[in-house]
Amino acid sequence: MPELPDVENFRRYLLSTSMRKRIEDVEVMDSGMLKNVKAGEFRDRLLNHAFVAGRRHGKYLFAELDDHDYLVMHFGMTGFLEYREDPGRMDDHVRIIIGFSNGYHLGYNCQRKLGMVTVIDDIGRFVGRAGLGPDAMDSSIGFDDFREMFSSRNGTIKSALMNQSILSGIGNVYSDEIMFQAGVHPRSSPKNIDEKTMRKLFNTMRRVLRVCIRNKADPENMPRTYLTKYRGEGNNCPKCGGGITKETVSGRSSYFCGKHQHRF
DNA sequence: AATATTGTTCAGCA
DNA sequence: GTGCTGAACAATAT
Repeated sequence: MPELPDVENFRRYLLSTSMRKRIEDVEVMDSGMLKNVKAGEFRDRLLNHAFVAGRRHGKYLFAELDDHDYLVMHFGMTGFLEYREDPGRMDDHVRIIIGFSNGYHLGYNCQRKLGMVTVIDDIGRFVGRAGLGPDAMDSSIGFDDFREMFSSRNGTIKSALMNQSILSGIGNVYSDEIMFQAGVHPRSSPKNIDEKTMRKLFNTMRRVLRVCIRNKADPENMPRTYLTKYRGEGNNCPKCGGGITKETVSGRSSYFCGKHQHRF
């Protein structure tokens, strides 16, 4: 479930492990993970270069190379990064291994193969072509922008929050957490949510993402009052003691508290 | 053995 | 074209 907070932690992991080391080997075990680039070209554009920075937009991670190309990674539902000395000890589902001059290796792991990897030379153009809205943590997005983006939407507030072309980075798990903390029912219609509640939703979105990044996006480390710890039917709401309900909302299983999450 | 899971893409529809 | 819904995709656990 790598969403914004998870990918932000991958970015920090990348920065703390893989900067400024010459890439001397690129092994693509599954070329099906590559999008819009053949394995040969992919290798050529990485070999003998080094990563110099890491950026993120929504759920996409960009590892900047010293010639200003970018390695792009999306993690699907089950992807993660792994930095090890011995590539033979990588997880079973490692799909691409990048070997550095210090003898260490960075593995792109993707069990269910729903992620993708490519190389680009312009992040803005990539984001535009992918149809992504601004990053959900973009500090230049204020409440007025948020209200404008959301309040005229049809469908449910949950599907709007998960819509990457409006704001990018929020998926199933964190949309549930944001609505849980803001006291908004996932089936609420954005058009019916009053100004005060929209403001609460906006502030809560920022706070939840920030807190989850700080807690390494690990459910075990989340605060006591976070839903993420109690995703499961029949559990009690850590805020009000109500029952946690599971329903399919906009095609995803959604967990929420029917007692304190108001339906607008 | 059938079902649920997760994010993105794409077909279909208004 | 726009906005939305829901199926499909891969691989696994239950």
